[in-house]
Amino acid sequence: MSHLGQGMSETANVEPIGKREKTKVANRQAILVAARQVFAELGYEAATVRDIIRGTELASGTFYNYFKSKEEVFDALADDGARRFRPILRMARENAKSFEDYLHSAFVAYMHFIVQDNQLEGRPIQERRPHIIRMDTPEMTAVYQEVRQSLEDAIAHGDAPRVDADYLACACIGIAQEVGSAMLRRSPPDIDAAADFATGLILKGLVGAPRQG
Amino acid sequence: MSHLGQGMSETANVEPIGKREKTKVANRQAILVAARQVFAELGYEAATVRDIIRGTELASGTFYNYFKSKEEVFDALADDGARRFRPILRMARENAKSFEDYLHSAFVAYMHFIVQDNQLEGRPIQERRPHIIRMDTPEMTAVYQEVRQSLEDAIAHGDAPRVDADYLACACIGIAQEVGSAMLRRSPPDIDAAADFATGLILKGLVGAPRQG
DNA sequence: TCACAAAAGTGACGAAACGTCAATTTGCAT
DNA sequence: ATGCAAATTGACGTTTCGTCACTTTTGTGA
Repeated sequence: MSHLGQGMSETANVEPIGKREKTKVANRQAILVAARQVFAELGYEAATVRDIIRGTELASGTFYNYFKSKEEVFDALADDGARRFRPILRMARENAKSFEDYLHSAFVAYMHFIVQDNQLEGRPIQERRPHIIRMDTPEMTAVYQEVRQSLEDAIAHGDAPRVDADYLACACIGIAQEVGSAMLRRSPPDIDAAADFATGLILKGLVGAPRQG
Repeated sequence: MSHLGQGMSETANVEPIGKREKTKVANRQAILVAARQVFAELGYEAATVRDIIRGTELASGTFYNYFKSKEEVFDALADDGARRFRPILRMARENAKSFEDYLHSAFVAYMHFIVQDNQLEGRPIQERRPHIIRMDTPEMTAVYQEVRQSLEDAIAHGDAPRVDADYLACACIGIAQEVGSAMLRRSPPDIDAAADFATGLILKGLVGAPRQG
């Protein structure tokens, strides 16, 4: 591998990645970006594969080299979201000083994440389609597993009572999603307030949730 | 109205409802039933309007007299579900002896409801599509309002601390949905265990949730 | 009872979107 | 440079869509 590119006259191949793969990821990304835009503008149902591909430099046939359908594109978008969120969640876990701290920072991280994610959409942020599609992509399952593992660890360490970790993980996720959505509907969204509420509710229930209606 | 049908030879028009309206609701219902079946068998994405109408005695054009698209059919299915659930929830509220009782019976009612609802689908219950689509139909919003109202009442009566009722309602709904889904994945689904978990979590947080991993 | 108007159903048709594929272009290695 | 494999392209046949002129059904009042 020491003589790579030695006889070439004008190739500037310093990177370990070939152009082949580079355009491949670029095209995939272009499709995902265009799709996010189109879904935001037309709504998922009304959007067509052609609408998406029109948002790129690619030809219609090329779409099918990357995705089977617009459904698969949507899944990929969600999956990417989860993939971006996972390391954030992991950091929250590793940096946490206590169980309460972990919970709170995880909720803050999630709330922060969805606020950012919803800001970058096309203009009509508020007139979002009423449909919220949630699904189980590999990365989303991984997020669930990570949450559950953290909770099981906390239980094992005696930081939390011996409750059903599966149900508890689901409850945390459900609270994050629903309270998160409610937070987004308010302006401005108060990340800390939402995270405080969720953390207090999990830790002490109604008694522990922040006051003020 | 005392001489209704007096001169007729073979009409048995005792009902106050005309045939017009009767076939109308029957057709609508037929479409919904067929749609539920088709969505379960093919998945929402793969299903076409023609697939749905093929499950009825109606012609393709007739579909559009009732719904604008398959999306609208899906919404109607969800809306009907919420409409069926609402009186159940109301009864839980009216019969409740205490706030704890209300919460618990509401969770039981929800868990019971989704177990029933998911039993009546076509054969492939387990191989359900990974997509779970949730949306805000009028009836669903009404359910949310009802939950929130109950919680606000409880707060006003001093049965619950003065927390953010909107967030609390969302949290309850999120927990119900996610823990409910997790319950459905288990066999057999234990309605009481799931409801106990949710109730305990809301009331006292982790401390109040039932033990046993 | 009958005729007639309004309402609902029907299915064929043009338009739109889909997914494929043979031809072409691009990237990589010899 | 040259050849091969991989990727792109867009035209094409297919499928689904949504409409609409026409038929059938229902309600009504003479």
